[in-house]
Amino acid sequence: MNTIPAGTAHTAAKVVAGSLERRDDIGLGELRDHLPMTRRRLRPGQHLYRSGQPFTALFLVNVGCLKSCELSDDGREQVTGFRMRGDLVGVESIGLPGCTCDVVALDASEVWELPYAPMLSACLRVPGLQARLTWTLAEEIRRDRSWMLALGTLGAERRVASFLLDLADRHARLGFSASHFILRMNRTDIASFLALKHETVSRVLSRLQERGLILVERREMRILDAHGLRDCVNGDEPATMH
Amino acid sequence: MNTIPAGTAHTAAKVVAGSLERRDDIGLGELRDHLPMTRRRLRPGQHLYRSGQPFTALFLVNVGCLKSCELSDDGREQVTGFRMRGDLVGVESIGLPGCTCDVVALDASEVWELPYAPMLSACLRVPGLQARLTWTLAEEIRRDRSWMLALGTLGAERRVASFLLDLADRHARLGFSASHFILRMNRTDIASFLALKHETVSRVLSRLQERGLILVERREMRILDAHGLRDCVNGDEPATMH
DNA sequence: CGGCTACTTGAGTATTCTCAAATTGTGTGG
DNA sequence: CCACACAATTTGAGAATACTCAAGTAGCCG
Repeated sequence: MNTIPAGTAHTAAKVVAGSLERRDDIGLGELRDHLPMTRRRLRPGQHLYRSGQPFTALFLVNVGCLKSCELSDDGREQVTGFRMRGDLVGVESIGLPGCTCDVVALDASEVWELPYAPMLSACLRVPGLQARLTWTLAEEIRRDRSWMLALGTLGAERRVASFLLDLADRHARLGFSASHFILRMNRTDIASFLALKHETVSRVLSRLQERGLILVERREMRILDAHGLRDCVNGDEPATMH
Repeated sequence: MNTIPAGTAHTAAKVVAGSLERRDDIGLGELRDHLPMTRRRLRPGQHLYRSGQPFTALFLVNVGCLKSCELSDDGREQVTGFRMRGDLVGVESIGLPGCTCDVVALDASEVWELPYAPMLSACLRVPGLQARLTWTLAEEIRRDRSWMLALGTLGAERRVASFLLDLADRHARLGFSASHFILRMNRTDIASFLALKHETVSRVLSRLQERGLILVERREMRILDAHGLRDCVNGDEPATMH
């Protein structure tokens, strides 16, 4: 009944490998030949690491989906991103003794652990690796800045539309359908990421559905009119029917 | 009349140099010995670079204050940060052909231009430089994430209070007074950075002043009660007088 | 002294949040 | 397999917050 590719992602392996290696001399996936990499599996809800734990490694997501949550001393909490296959997790803790955020699996997931100290020295031996790591960090900064722009300039509806298009795009890059996928995160996580409340997210999704832009039922999402969603992000009024 | 250290920052040079070099084997300031560095001066309002210009170099701020602005294709604009002495500017464009944002001097400023290609190869020769660069990028990510947390979880008043404390802290690290300084940016820039409107920022500042937490007149800022501001950020109600 | 921009303040509006309730799906134990 | 508890989601109504529009003030520069 459910034709959506599940977490295993076997069919997408080639596409993903291509995108991982397209940029620069070496892909992070090739590190196997230069580093001791261990595989780690996570159940849904399980923490990859918690704030305060010693920082020793980066993680390359192979399968599944994880969220990273920023935490403040006074108990506030904010989802800062969702990580999928090909994403490097843990960069925010580089150079610190301990991790600065929580990372939690939303799905059955699998990551490769890349011990950081060996990785740094490998950068000196392996040509292109250093540039690749630096590029990945810069890319992370660009992603964060891009969301700061969205959160600072868009209202609730446009934020959600933007989020859906981003998800669709990332799914497409991984070789999955951009128009039909399963949301791995609940409404509260989406809301936190978008700096909204879960009720607002729910209402916006209902409204987008009423307009025929999407079809959503719980976690199952269909993008019916990506162009219309893009218009929505750009602030164009939906054409009035008559 | 004005006893605040101005842009020249001569008195703080030693302190700053210390903080620049404290972390890791080499400070970015020592790059002079390994790279062709050229100095560049900027007048207030002048662009260091614009979105779309070819990316060739990073910049180390020596004097003054700059803002970076993220831009979207449809004309939206968001200040993503303010950069002061010791900050590395341009990291968001690493690995791309062109710059992805605008950087504008708010003040008479001076930066050192670090050509990126020579810098990358210097990373292979100069021990510790690579780790230092990576650390700086990670620090940038942490700064962004920290603001994402603030913007996502705090109301207008607490955001502004948080912003003022951050400014005070950065001033202190540079050897300036944490309790008395000049805001280099106008209300609109502060508002954009905090995802608010300038009227809201203005109102909040007035309110904080009424409560005796700050004393503000245009760009001149005095922090009268840093502890009270901290309480404000943490959501504690101000003690009711009777 | 204009003319300008930056800033402040007020009043009414719009959006989002809060609180509450109803619904639905899920997993567990009987 | 069913009953139940529980978590996630949806929806409504009213409240709170921040925004928009507007007016007025104040410093700055030529």
